[in-house]
Formats: sequence, C-alpha cells, structure tokens
Amino acid sequence: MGEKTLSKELIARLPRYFRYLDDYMNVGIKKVSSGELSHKMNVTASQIRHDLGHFTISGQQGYGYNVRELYDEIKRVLGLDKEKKVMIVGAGNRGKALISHRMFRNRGFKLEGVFDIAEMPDINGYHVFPINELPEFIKEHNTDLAILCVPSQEGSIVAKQVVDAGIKAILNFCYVDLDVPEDVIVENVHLRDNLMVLAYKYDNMPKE
Amino acid sequence: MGEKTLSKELIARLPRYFRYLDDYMNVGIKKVSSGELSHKMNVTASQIRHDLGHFTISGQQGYGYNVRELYDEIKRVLGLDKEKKVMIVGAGNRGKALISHRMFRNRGFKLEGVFDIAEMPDINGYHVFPINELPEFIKEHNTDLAILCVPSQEGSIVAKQVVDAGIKAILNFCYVDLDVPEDVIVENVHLRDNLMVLAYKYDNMPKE
DNA sequence: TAGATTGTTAATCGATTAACAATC
DNA sequence: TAGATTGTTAATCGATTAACAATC
Repeated sequence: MGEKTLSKELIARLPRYFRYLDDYMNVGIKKVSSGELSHKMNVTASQIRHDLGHFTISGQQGYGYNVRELYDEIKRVLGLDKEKKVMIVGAGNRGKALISHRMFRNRGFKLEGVFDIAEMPDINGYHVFPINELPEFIKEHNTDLAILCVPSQEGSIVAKQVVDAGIKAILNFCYVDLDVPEDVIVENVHLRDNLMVLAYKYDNMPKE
Repeated sequence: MGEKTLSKELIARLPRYFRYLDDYMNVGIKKVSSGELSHKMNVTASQIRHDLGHFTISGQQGYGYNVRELYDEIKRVLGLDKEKKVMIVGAGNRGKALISHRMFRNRGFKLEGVFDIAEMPDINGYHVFPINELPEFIKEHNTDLAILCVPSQEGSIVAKQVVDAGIKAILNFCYVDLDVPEDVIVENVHLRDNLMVLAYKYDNMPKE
C-alpha cells in the first residue's frame, strides 16, 4: 500500500537502483543527482526522475537526492525493511548451492528451513526436513517465501503441496510454468532460457 | 542474419514458445492454432500470430501451424541448431551445481571446460583447469559462451580475463554489472533481484 | 544571485491488441 | 461449400524520452 501500482518494468529496475545506492553508501557518497546516477547506471536521467516520482522522497533542485534517504525509500518500497522468512524446497545440487547464498546473510531474507524427500545429513548447519512436515512447519514459522529447487518433473506436484500448505509466493527454479491459484505469486528462474537468449544474441551480434 | 532484428520482448518469449512446442511434440500433437497455443501459454492469439510473422514459416488458414515446422524454425532462430561450446568459470557451489544441469545433456549446449583458481578434484567427470589456462583453452576449443560463477567481488577481474581471452558472450551470475566492450554480450542472472521482486509483489498483493 | 537540478507535463516511440479480408 | 484460422494493417495502450518552468 502507499504508492499506486508500479509498472512491472519499474519493479524490475528497483533492485538495480537499490544496488547502486548501496554502492554509493559504501563509499561514503552522500548525494547523487539523476544525471550522475544516469551516467553510472546507463539509463536516462529522465527515466530516473520519472521513476523516483512514484515514491515519497524528493530531491532538491540544484542539488540532487540524498543517498541515504533514497536508499531507505527504495528499501521500504521493496519491502526489505520487513524481513522475509524463506524456505528452500529441494536440497539437490541447486538447493544446496542456494543455502550458502549471501542473500541469506542479513539482507532481508532469512532462511528458516530446508526440505527434501530424501533423508540427508545437515547442510551448512541446516537440518533437512522431510517434505511431509511442510504444512506444520509453515504454520509454525509463518514462512513467507518458498524457493522451489526440486527436479523439474516434480515441480508441479511439489508446488501444489507448498501452496496447499499456505505459501503465497514461490521462486521457481523448475523448468515448467507452475499452475497456481491467482493469489499465489511465482517468479521464474529459467537458466536455460537465459542461456538460449544469450545464444541468440551471440549468433545475431551486429557484425563488425 | 535472415529475419530483421527482433524486439527484446520477442526474444525473451522465444524460449517459452520453444518449450511449449517441445511439449506438443512429446505428446505427439501435430498441429496447433494460435488460439490453442494462446490458451495454453496464456498470451493473446494476436501476439502469437504477430510474433510468428517475423519468421519464415507460415501457418495455413483454417488449420493452424505444423508443430514440427514451428519447432524447427524457432530452434533455428534461437541458434540451437548450431551447438554452442560452453565453459564454466568458477567451480564453487554454484558452478558445481551447474555442471550437472540438464541443458548440457544434448540440448544444444556442450560443456567443454570448467575453470577455477583453486586446485580441486574432478567434478562429475570434468577436470577443473586453473584459470591461467583459459586463453589457451579458448583458442584451442573455440569456446562460444562463458558462464561466470566466481564470487561476485571477483566478477569484474575474471570477466576481463575471459574477455581478453576472446570470449564474446557471458552468462553472468556475479552480483555486479560487468563492464565489457560493446561487442561482448552479457546476460545477467541476479537471483537476489528475483527474490526482491518476489518480495515486492508478495507485500503488494491485491488484498482479497 | 547564477547555476544546477528537480518534478511534471507533453511528445515520442514502440509494443500489444483488435479487427478483418484473404484463403485453406 | 462453410467454417476456421491465418497474415496483416490499423487502433490502442503504455512506457520512455524530451522539454522546461519551478526553485533550491
């Protein structure tokens, strides 16, 4: 709530703004103008001002924006001020690799549980729970997001289990389009698609 | 070459078309109309016909499209008919997980080499080469694509090494925007961004 | 103050959708 | 043939960019 609905294009740009502002803060820069940021990020200054116009910060004519204010505002808009409880479902190669991801180290996302059908030893200090304990776990922990890393052929069935257990948001690594109720949000990560797009661009590079 | 340049939106849709057509083939369906496909993929039939109009296949009025022809055409457009030689640079958690990815099993992408700074045992039958052997390897194997999975703080430096060694296309898993020459193509996979977008949508779900 | 930069409105651009004549 | 569906053009929609008055 708050700002009117943002376009999907703008939403997709937010994490990038956030990252650059984080960089500015880390090097101790206190203010930034749309022109500077535009140069750095390789987008138009006009777009930046337009985007920022959706939020409740304001810059100062002749000066620019306060980096910290902007950072905090975008953090708020992205909902990163409220920590999200995350579970990983599927502890194969991919799931294992995600467990140690930096985003789970105090970056707004807290990894609370790891699940798999197979029994296996703890990973990185995380116990791996059997999938049938999902519903109880979700109820008890109020999990916000599920990361789905099971083999693709099991994606649909496990997604259903997760949704039935009450999850409303899924980051989907399976190479299928999940069929979920309207009130469940899915973000897909399809590495093969990314590679195909790269292959296309590679084959169709403007020839020198 | 061939078709005029396609919009980035259309390029991004191609892998999805390809996947659905693959599904049709696998269940033995021989023809499909824009209307059916539209229903299945949840896009407008108009968009499908518009998109397909860029290619050198044609449907048949009153009938639809031949699935195999369409599949082959999109495969060709994506450049999947010419196998791409791929290397993975960085054999940490993420790199290791990628080595066994299905896309390297006869899907148009051939994993030819794995590199890391650290010495380590073979992974999944792949020898891990030291990064300083990159230039020689690329020259010898004519590698097309590099997948960059080193720790983010090393992304820029390793990207430079890879580019200097002659690579023109990078799938970048590092959480930085790579600064590469114009003639080098980069596709970013920023999982944290995906998670942030998911978090945003989750917090801003239309309330029931 | 003069210069810089915002915030916002209008112009442009391009993608998506609608419509329908052509035709299998 | 009649019905279905394409291919394509025109209409619509929305995002990006340009422009500039307001103002710090």
